[in-house]
Amino acid sequence: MTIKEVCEKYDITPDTLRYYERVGVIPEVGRTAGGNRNYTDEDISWVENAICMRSAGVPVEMLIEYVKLYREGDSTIEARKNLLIEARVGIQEKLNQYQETMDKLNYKISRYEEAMKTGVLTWE
Amino acid sequence: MTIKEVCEKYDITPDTLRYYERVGVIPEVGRTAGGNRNYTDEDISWVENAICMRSAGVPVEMLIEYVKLYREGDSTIEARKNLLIEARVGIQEKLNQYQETMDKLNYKISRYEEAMKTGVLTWE
DNA sequence: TGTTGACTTGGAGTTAACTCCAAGGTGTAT
DNA sequence: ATACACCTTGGAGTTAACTCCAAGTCAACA
Repeated sequence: MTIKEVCEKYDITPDTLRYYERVGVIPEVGRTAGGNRNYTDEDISWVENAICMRSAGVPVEMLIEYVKLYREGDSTIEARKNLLIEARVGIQEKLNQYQETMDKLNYKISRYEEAMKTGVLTWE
Repeated sequence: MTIKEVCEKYDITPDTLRYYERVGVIPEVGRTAGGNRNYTDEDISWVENAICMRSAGVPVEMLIEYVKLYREGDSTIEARKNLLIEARVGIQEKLNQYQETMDKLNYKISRYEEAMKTGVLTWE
């Protein structure tokens, strides 16, 4: 699969994909005889994973660390698991915070709707 | 309330608080005779709101717009409500995305746990 | 009255995560 | 064989949201 095809599949730019590879968010991708990137199914699953984790705010730094451990082999399984657990803690905290803000926002919006219906402003 | 007290109350730095005021994330805060910031209860509720919204990723730009509309008075009530709804859409999308990533992460971690118990690696 | 510590301002610097660019190579349809 | 779109690299530039700094003011205490 060419870089363009991967980009279209995941709605991402070639620059981002090259950046991910350069810094190590995904392992190195093989090249064609001409030197162009040629993504295998395995490469693509790394890309998919990176996009998923990034979309939940997992830092690039953490993904780099994971790939680094992965390349070191089976001895790093526990370290990798711990990294995933660390990522999970961060995501859970964000989920809680976002939900809390969501609740406040819903309350605020309901007050605006009330004010607009009655024409009476009773706050701030 | 002094800037220091507000900072301690919300675990935030004075620089951030001054930055919020400078760019308009919160309305201007009154000063003492000596020129120091003196936060009223109303100022504090603006600060609290800003921190809450920012912690859910609502862009600074949007908070500035909200404060700007607020200062224009009652004629902007509908616009303000629409801004809040826009913020809510963004937060809901993040919540969905984070939950999806959480599910994938839980699955991944469970596979690691399985691998560590059985000593058998069956993937990647 | 002098020193200490917290405050003020405008402006510059930092960080993460891209995003863009120049100079050049590749590949395929005419 | 020659456009033309697409690819490569290293490196520079951008953006959002802070974060830090210098130079100066102010308040309280020895």
